Amino acid sequence: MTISSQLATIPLFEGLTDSQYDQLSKIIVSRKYDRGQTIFSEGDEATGFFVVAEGTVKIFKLSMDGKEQILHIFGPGEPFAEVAVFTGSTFPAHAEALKKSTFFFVPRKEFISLIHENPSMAMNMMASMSMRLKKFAMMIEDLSLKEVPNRLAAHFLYLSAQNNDSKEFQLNISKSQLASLMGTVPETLSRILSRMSSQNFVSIHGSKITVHDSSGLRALADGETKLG
Amino acid sequence: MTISSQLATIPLFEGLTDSQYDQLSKIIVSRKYDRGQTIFSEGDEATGFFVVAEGTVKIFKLSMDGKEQILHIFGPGEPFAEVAVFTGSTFPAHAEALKKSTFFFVPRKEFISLIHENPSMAMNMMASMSMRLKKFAMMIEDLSLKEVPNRLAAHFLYLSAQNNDSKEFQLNISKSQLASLMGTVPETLSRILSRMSSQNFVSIHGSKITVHDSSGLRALADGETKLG
DNA sequence: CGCTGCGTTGAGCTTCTTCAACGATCGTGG
DNA sequence: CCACGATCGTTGAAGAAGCTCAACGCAGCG
Repeated sequence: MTISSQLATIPLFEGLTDSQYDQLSKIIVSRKYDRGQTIFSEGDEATGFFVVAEGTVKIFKLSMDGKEQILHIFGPGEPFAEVAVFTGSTFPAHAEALKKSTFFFVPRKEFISLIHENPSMAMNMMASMSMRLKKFAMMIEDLSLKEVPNRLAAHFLYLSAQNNDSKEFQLNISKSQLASLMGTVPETLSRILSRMSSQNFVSIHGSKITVHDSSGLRALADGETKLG
Repeated sequence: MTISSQLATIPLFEGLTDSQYDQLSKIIVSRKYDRGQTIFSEGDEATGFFVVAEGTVKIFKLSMDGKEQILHIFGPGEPFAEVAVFTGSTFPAHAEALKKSTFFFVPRKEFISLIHENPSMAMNMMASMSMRLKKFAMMIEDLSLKEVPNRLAAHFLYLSAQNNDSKEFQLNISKSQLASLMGTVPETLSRILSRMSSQNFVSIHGSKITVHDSSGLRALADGETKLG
């Protein structure tokens, strides 16, 4: 598969002309990373942004004493670190490959001039940023106003929705990573999972989650009930 | 002062031609609100976004049992609820005037066509959204990885920087509102303020804050120390 | 086979919230 | 201009939620 044909499947680049795809494929660099490899660290000089071609990446913050808070986990087709294109010149968080992955690197300057020539790409970009703002607002709301079990319930419903509303799905990340995504530590997550399964909301076998009481989860997620 | 001349002072609208200002001033509606008045609620139909002309607005989320988390406080020149222009059609949070205020309402459709004709406005918009993404990322980091005293220290340093690095400044919001902005409750904030002042980091007289030990605050904000 | 990373469990502790009471302050209408 | 009520802010005591530390089982992999 050529780079140019892969680009067409990326929402951010929808609506470009063929010649623009060619142009884009000339300025884009493809980079490969192994599982666990750092893509960039907070504060690093940023000369452009990335798009996931294959694999997954986690974007995260670190506290002084090493605890991490995951901000995003991105998969194929999703751009990351675009913020660095528009504000300042350093990356605002850390990025690490969660598995063997390939990312496209898009240099800042070239991208900006492309935007100027193509309003629909600007619109795509703004739509993508808006969705992230919304997601962040939700995370802030959750962290501040909800407790861990409620956040976890919401996350399970989200994952279920991602999987065609299936009652059964796999966690695509380790439980430690899930803990970090929920803004807590592995021990707390483990205890909550066992409470959830002993109360028959879900059952857990390794990384396979089976939802038994989705309306119960919904009530939890909305903060209407508490996990006893 | 005409609307058109006010528009020129708004960063989002920088770089427009005179005729575009005229055009903009024709589609914009000016609205007045009293202190405490609701501008919109989460879930309301959104047909456009706002820019603060005068006064201040708080954007916030509410939990089931009524606790609020403030996401932003915006003053003159700052746009809000632009997210609604690009995703979905409902407001993702609540907005309320903190004092007697005037806001410009910009209808969605007209604004979008203006963007298409003017790439520099798209760039302005993306710059503004990027800054907010960065701010949100910081809030998430703080909520998840830092304790309230550390967040408060960071906020004081931020306010001090806003005031030409003056050691003395006024809180522009009530302490209850500050508590909500810090993701806590008034009681906790009050206790922390008294600890901070008894340890001579700052002194507090009403809403006037005086910083005595800015390097101490810095260490707190960066999570290097704890408030005893 | 042992090592290393992940997950689980227990115990104790810190931080923050909740509930309740009270004092201060502000704005407003009389 | 004062008095009143309402909101805001402070303080105390008790309790909940989540974190830390430590130990241990288990799996995968060299």
